[in-house]
Amino acid sequence: MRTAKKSPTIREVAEAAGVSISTVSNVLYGKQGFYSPETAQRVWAVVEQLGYRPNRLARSLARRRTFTLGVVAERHLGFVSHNAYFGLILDGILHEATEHEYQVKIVRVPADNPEKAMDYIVDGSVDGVALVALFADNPVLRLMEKSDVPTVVAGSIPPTVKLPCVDVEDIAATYQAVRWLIELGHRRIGIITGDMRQWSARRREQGYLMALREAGIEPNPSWRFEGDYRIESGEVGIVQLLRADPRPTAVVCGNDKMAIGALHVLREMGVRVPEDISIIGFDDSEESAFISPALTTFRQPMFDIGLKAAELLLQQIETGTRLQHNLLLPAELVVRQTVAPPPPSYGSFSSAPSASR
Amino acid sequence: MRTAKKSPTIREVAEAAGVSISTVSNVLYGKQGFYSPETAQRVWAVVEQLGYRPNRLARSLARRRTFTLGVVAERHLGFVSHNAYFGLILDGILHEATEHEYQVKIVRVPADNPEKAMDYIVDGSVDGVALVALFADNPVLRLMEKSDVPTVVAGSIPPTVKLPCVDVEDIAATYQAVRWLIELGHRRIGIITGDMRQWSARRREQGYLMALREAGIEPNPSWRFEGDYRIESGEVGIVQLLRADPRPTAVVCGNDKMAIGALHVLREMGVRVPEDISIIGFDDSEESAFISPALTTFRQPMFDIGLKAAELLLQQIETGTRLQHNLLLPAELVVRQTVAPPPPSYGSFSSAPSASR
DNA sequence: CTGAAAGCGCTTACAG
DNA sequence: CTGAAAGCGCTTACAG
Repeated sequence: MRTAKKSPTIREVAEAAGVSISTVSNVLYGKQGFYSPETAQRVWAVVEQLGYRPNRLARSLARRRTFTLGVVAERHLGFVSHNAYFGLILDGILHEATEHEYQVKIVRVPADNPEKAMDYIVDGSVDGVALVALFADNPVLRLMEKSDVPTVVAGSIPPTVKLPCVDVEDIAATYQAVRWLIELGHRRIGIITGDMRQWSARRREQGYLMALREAGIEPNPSWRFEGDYRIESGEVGIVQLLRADPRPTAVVCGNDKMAIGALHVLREMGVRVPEDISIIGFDDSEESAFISPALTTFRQPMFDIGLKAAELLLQQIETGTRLQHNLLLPAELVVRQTVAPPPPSYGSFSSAPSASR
Repeated sequence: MRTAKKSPTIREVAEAAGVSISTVSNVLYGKQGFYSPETAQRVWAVVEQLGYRPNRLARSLARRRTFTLGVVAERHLGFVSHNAYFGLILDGILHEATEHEYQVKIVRVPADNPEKAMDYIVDGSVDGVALVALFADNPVLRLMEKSDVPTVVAGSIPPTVKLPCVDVEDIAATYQAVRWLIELGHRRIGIITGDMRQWSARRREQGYLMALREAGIEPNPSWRFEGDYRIESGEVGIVQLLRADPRPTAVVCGNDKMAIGALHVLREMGVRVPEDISIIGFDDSEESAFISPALTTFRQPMFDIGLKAAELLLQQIETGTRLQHNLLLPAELVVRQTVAPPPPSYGSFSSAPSASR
């Protein structure tokens, strides 16, 4: 057994100060006009002397308010370290929460039992919940949609889920990227997509397709590889794309990891970047600046996403309303060394013959 | 006001099942022999039907046990993203905590008011606390030492603080690194230290000094630069070290960021690595593998540090005892491309003339 | 096997 | 301005 000397309760403070519990409570939280200056003086002195700190649990229980935010994430990911972005989102949330004197509790969703997560959310221990970077099909999304616990999503979300969300405008980003490539003269533009279970991967492809179609370029199935956001899938993906005939002169990657995998393979194979082929990543990860050639990519405002998500959540908690709008923050193109016009041999205006089918 | 339909209480479950509150509580937590099978059946059915979830606050208050761990970190750091390690430590803690059905609350310490952090720790809301990556002089260390809340430190700690801690064995690491350099023939070995407010920086220098002294090499003040763990200080540091005459043939850096800064400058100045000068980092950060030449560095078992720290903490909480031992986990040397024997011109056995003073 | 009662440490009308 | 009392939603001896 722990032999911790029990910390003093409000009751002991009241006794020592010779006042009632109610009065102690009142002076502690400064209800104006509920006590005389002398009483306040006395109470504070005792508080100081006893080192009294109110029990947060009791307080929360009585007030039905915890001033705690829940951050919910998939369990099977190394939550924070797996993806540099989680850390940034979390930091954004922490920042905003701390600013408003809220605390943050982390809840991990077991992959096999999403219901269980609810036991940690709908248990009175948080005033609201931020869902961060869940897969598009995570059941918790639906569960929270039905629940009456204030919720916000930081990151991608299926458009059918009616929950306020803060995300990066990635459709616009890849759209812009592809338009730029087209302006440079590229017509054969390939894509290595991310994990299609994540909505972000789908949307990035969507932007890519939009730009292509708008330019009257038919997407070629043999220039598309479905990756999973990991470095290996970038390696495998680029090998496959290079087998296409004709091969793409530029490839948009769903994230930096895959772009870096592609770059590795390209170097080994002696394909020059950007002279022979252009590569665009997505993330502006730390290493993207350090590899050579340095990767052209998109910087996502992840910290701000966390910040805004927390802001939206706090707003819902404090007004008691359910917000419905989605907030999209722009990604910023970081131009480095992996994009150039297509090699002359591929003549920029020859139409792209459809490969398979 | 939120119009949330109140979630059912244990009381409503009891009424609906036609039993007492005590009985509901007993079946919920499976006290053997405290209820008949039929009663249990009935209670569970009602629980299911009403979607009852026990209120965690009330439960914790009554049991004086929260099954929550506090993770305490400095506020002014971008806690998670500032340093890739925090994320890994946090993941380790999360993993172990989740494994034991504990939750994790994050508490940030305001730089200007460490006492305030205590309001979030000694408030009955956590069963124990993990202090992660605090500066060596952070007052919270002392406050927790005095408090009777179970505590563990993940990361460096001043030796005078009597708190169990889990850390990387960095003395041994830099000692080993320098011994290796000496074996390769280096005699002029410089150092760019980390932020000396962090104990890790001091210890890494300590290992460096040990190896030097053991080999009978007098450390040369002009081969030492006190950095702050940031990339810029690596840049400034290497410039200064190169001004020394004679200049070092190898430099040990307190972390990868500074090593990378040094590498940048070296490339600009046309000093070849490792032919002209050897560089060793510390961290095995993501980018260390991608820069060229790829950085030789140390991999730290940060995830395991978090894991072990949580383990130690849980152990203290559950046995009610205060542990006292320090756990040091080994760092692993990752040999890449930035270390080689010294350039021949510097003849490995000429004694190093002391520079200044 | 079951339930009434006290208690966890606070807050909040309400009466004075 | 102050305090007695009810209540927040649970757990835990204890008596039956």
